[in-house]
Amino acid sequence: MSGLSIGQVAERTGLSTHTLRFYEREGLLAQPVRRGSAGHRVYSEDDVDWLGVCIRLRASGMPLTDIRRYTDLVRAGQGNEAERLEVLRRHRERVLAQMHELDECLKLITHKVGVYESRLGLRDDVVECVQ
Amino acid sequence: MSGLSIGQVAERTGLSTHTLRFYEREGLLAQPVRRGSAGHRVYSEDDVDWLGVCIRLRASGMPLTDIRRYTDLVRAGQGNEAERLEVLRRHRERVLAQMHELDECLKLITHKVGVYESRLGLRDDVVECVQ
DNA sequence: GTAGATCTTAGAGCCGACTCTAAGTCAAAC
DNA sequence: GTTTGACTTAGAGTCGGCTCTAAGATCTAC
Repeated sequence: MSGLSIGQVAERTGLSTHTLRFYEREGLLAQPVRRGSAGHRVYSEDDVDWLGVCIRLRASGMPLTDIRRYTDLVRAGQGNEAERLEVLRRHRERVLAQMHELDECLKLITHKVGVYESRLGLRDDVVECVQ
Repeated sequence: MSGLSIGQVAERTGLSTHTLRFYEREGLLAQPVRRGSAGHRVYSEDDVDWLGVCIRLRASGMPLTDIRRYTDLVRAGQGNEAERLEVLRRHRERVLAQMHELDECLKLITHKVGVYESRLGLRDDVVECVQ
């Protein structure tokens, strides 16, 4: 129905128009974007939804090549569900590993924050720390 | 005591010797690395510990410039604890935001994994999904 | 009908973080 | 005493992911 211009989609997604065109060139869109009167891109709600998925995948560290691979599978249609599942599972593992790493980092930082708060008298308890 | 060669430190930290020299040039080391007989780097345990911190900070997405800034503060010695605290707190916020983002992503992926497992008959319950 | 905004393309440029190359030094092993 | 291999330097190259430029077409409002 609606039909959004690239500018509107940029607004909604937070991606720049440059990046939207770039993602399209990179084959990240599940369907080819419709074109309007003057060859201008006309995005559907589905396009925007799909971009939302891509943005989430990117934000969680999936490289563009992997997103393209997944997109290709989706575009190819039924019959490759096992492959899609494989891609998703692999990424889920990476995300979990990343979360674990972040958790470790958070511990370290929180410890150091505590140390400096103590040193600055922002805390009552005093902890010792190497650095 | 010990005194490790760049190769040994590479082995221990998982960083390449190239990267170790690069980090040093970038000012990421709290103390200047000692040099041995032929001008070869001789790392102390403290150096390796500090590198460990840098690696954690990098792994959690802190840019090298920020790590350098923090390192500069540490190297400058006492008196700038408030600034160090500020750097750490800011990074902690970023890490928390990142964890939240990863969590959202994980939900999405887990949902999709569930969908494909259903489609492939790896599950009993069937869920519907747009893509 | 013209000014200004928004779009089109192909392709160049940029940035962060490495990663590698080339040319050379040095110590230890054979 | 020469080969091997780990080291040294400065600086160039690579890669992913944008980000921007230039030149031009088109729509919208006045």
